[in-house]
Amino acid sequence: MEQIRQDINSFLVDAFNSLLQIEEDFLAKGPFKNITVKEMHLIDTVVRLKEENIAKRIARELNITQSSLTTAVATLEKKGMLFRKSDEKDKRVVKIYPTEIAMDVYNHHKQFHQELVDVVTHDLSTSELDVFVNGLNKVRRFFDSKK
Amino acid sequence: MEQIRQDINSFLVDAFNSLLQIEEDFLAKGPFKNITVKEMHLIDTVVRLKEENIAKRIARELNITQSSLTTAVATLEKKGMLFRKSDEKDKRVVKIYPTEIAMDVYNHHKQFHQELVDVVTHDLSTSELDVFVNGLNKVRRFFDSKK
DNA sequence: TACAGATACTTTGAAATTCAAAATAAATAA
DNA sequence: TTATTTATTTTGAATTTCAAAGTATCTGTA
Repeated sequence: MEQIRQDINSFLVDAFNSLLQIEEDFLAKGPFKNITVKEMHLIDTVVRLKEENIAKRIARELNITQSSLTTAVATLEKKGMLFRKSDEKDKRVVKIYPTEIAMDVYNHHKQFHQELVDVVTHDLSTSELDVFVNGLNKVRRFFDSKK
Repeated sequence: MEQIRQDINSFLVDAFNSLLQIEEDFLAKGPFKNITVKEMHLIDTVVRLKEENIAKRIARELNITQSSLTTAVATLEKKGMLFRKSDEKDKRVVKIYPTEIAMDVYNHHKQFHQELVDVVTHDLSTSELDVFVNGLNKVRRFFDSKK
């Protein structure tokens, strides 16, 4: 049992800590070199939120202030990855959209995650996967309860 | 199956992304408020490496340059958390040690991880835990293979 | 309708973090 | 002994982030 506890904890310490680094390397080796991991996560959030691509919502999602988001978006605007458009109904609101290039970047990044999911799902049986996902969801709920 | 893939991926996206934020909150609520998550991880690394607490080694472990480490250690030195001592045998080498206060901080942070491990281990059977840890180790090996 | 306050975002200025390159000091090899 | 390598620190610049102030727009209420 102690070994299992160790394994889980060291996963949380080591693997979590190195994920960002690995994503950075993946980006560095890929075709879109002028993008940092943080910028990648901004693009990812913009794409995933779809119709909810409102500045305030995105900032909350990324746990940064609105002013930080403004500068981050401005940087990606210069790189031709994002553009702004103020909402028709409420002109205070700014919506943020990905360009086609950003969608290419997004899809490339998605591959990384797909590959990762493949590794896990590949040689676990359906019932084993159930157990695994169940465990992950426990971790996630623990996180949510701490928020 | 698609739901399972989704669950695993969204765990990786959401939970991973929010871990740092949650640790930050945990620190903010705790008794050591003048410590950031990055500083916490530096202390954690110094403690865990024990006899290998050599500047160069620590920098590698944290994926930062030596010059960044120098400034980070200087900051925590001012806060009374770490101190340096040059190696007796090789005076170029700097070893980094935690103070007692740093050990208190370390143990407090450790609680967070223990709590997390408890949540997972609490209501899974031994065989279920085997499956879960097996899955985690697959993810970890995938990470290692990408390094 | 008017207008006070709330809301969404941007700008500004400052602090913190990080790194590459140069500098320092010590060890090792030739 | 001297050149080279190694470990760390210093310096200077770039980047990121934020709080506070500023701008524009909307909403509730008299």
